[in-house]
Amino acid sequence: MKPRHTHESCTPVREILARVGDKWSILVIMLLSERPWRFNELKRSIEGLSQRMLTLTLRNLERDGLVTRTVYPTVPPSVEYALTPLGESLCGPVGALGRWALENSPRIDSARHRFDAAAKRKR
Amino acid sequence: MKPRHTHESCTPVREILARVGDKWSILVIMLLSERPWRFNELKRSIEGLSQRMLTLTLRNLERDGLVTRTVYPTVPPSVEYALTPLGESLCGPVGALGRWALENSPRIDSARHRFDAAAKRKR
DNA sequence: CGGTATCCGAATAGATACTG
DNA sequence: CAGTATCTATTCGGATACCG
Repeated sequence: MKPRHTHESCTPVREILARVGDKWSILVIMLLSERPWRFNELKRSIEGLSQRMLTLTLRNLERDGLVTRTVYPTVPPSVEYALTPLGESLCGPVGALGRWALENSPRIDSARHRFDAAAKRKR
Repeated sequence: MKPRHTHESCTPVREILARVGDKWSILVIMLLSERPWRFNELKRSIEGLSQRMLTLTLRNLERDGLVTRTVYPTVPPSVEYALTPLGESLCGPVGALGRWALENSPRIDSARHRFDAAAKRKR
């Protein structure tokens, strides 16, 4: 069952990574992995995230079946977002990548500095 | 050592995911995980990838210390790209996410269809 | 062969104003 | 509170032309 890295098998992977790699999805998923959150609660917790982008991010996550949106018919209305089982199952692999990123971000940082310094010297 | 999902700890994760989640990086990394490749070899192997984008993708990967670029002073010149140890170590977590994506892409697909169908009914 | 430089249209994302 | 609608600034990506 050796998985060859064919072009085709990468397409869904790329789609997932594109979703999860966009500017805000991961942050939202990480927060939702703790407990359900309300809309403005998420907005307040993620600095720099505009209302528009939060809406779009949540819609996409909902569309992909990773997040549920529950409206409570209170006045004023409150809407709660939570991970689906599918969304929760994503936290494992994403967590692994996250740990890799945390562990290696110093290495990446210094690689960038070396690269930029070398590029500068060439000008 | 319980890792809290603070905002700050997510930033490097997001950067990695943004790099790896862009349109072509994963495809390039997957190919390079097999063996070193030359520039035009990569270009031919990835359908729809323009020369410009391949160059940019490779530069970014090189800058992050994930890929090496080796120029052989032949005529005509040949340039070989390969993964660094850091790049190879990324293949583990990315592979895990990839397997998740492959396993769950049917679920995501059907979630999308359900969502789109529901949205359509509302119009 | 393996790029760089430039132009231009398309897609994104932020700010702002308005609404049930 | 939780959005939608609209406008605009920026970014991104493809096409093309040129170079060592």
